Amino acid sequence: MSSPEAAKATPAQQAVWTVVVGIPLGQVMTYAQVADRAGLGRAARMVSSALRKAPKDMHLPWQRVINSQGKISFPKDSAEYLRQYELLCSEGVVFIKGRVNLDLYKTDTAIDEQLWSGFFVE
DNA sequence: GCACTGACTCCCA
DNA sequence: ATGGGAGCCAGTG
Repeated sequence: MSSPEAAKATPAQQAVWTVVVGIPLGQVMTYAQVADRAGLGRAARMVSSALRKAPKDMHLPWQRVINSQGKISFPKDSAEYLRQYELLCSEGVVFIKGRVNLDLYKTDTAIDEQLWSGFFVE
């Protein structure tokens, strides 16, 4: 985040960007997962807002963020939908009837969290 | 400080 | 499966 735009961003937005940048190639995260991991609780909408405002030179893998239904949050006939779909396909993400199997594509970090929570039972 | 908005979610008919 | 409605939390004017 070296661009002037990024410097003006709020902590919440920067947190979102940090999380999104960390999504491994070929995997996806839901808005809710990103929000939670960014310390925003249920502010899933913040994630979309942050992605929209992210400067282009940041090379943010925004396409790896989809909604909780495993679908792209754009109208299926929009240019943005197609763009995101193409990008994900090129990364190896498989769509079945317009949806991604979230059980298969949840990120490694998400899996780590599950394992760790298992070791440190509260 | 208030009201409105949203690339969201959850729940229920 | 699917559409509608209320809830949520920050950002923005």
